[in-house]
Amino acid sequence: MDACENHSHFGEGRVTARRRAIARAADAMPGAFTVDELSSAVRESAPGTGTATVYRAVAAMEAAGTLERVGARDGSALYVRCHADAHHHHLVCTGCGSVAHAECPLGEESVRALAGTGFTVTGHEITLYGLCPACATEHRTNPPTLATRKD
Amino acid sequence: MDACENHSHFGEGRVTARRRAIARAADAMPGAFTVDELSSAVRESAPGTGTATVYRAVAAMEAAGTLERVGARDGSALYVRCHADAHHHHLVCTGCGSVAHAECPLGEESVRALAGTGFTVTGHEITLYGLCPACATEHRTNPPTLATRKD
DNA sequence: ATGGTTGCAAATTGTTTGCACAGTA
DNA sequence: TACTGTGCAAACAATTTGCAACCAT
Repeated sequence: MDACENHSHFGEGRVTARRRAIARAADAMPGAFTVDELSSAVRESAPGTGTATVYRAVAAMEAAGTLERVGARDGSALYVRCHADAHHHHLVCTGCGSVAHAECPLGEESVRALAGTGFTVTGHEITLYGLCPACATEHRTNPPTLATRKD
Repeated sequence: MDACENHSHFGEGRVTARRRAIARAADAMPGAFTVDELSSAVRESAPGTGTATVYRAVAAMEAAGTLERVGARDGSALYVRCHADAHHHHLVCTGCGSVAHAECPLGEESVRALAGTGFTVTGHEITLYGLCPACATEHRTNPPTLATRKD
């Protein structure tokens, strides 16, 4: 329920009912999700939405920085809803698949240590895996089906 | 030319001429490569090698820890030849696609900083992007076609 | 001899695209 | 009105799989 119900999710693109439904479904996703999962979610509130449309919307949202691709599960790409602004990374719970944002764990010294390789590091990609507070307590009550695969 | 020309690359699996050719081609790859690229390379020394075989061999090598998947380029998975033993990460040159190994840049303090999220971090995945010494010098002589995409 | 490996072709499947139509700005 | 979004179906491409022959062990 951010005040950004208008233009934010898709950047330039137009705002249609479909897209609004897709944006809302993406916001409601508990953790990382595949396009197919998002499609299913969308169809609950907006039946008849075509898969291609969701793919196109996801592409638009990714371009707008509203969505970020975080690896893949099985054969399909995984996305997480996130804010474009700050530099951050993702913490994926291997128990339930929920995703949390994490500050960049790379300190200055860390980066400096890499200088020894001769490479000029221009960017990096980090995904952390672990157990969220809830899952850490239950500790293997539910089978870890989500977001465990890398890619 | 390691002394591990025998069982190492494929773990359990049997050692056949094809597999030996594939293993050698993988070792000869300069950086990250797709299965298709590896297939082409293999066919130069072992013509007639089927694509499916290469896919199967790659799967076996990945399982054996001989190969590691590092993201994807376009629609296909990228792999790098690497040693299973030590914990390390990859530095991908966005200029030429070559890959170097890098020590884990996550210091103790870095990890500790993440504790604030409540998550119990059990693992992580890091890929660094940058320019290798050669490309850093040339600096945009050749178009950056390789390994720039995440996934 | 036994069981994993290989090629080929067919089958899957995630994702993209063409096109005609609808809806937004 | 002009242009973008949408559905549907066809097109694509990477990867997988079935099967019969083959080859390490």
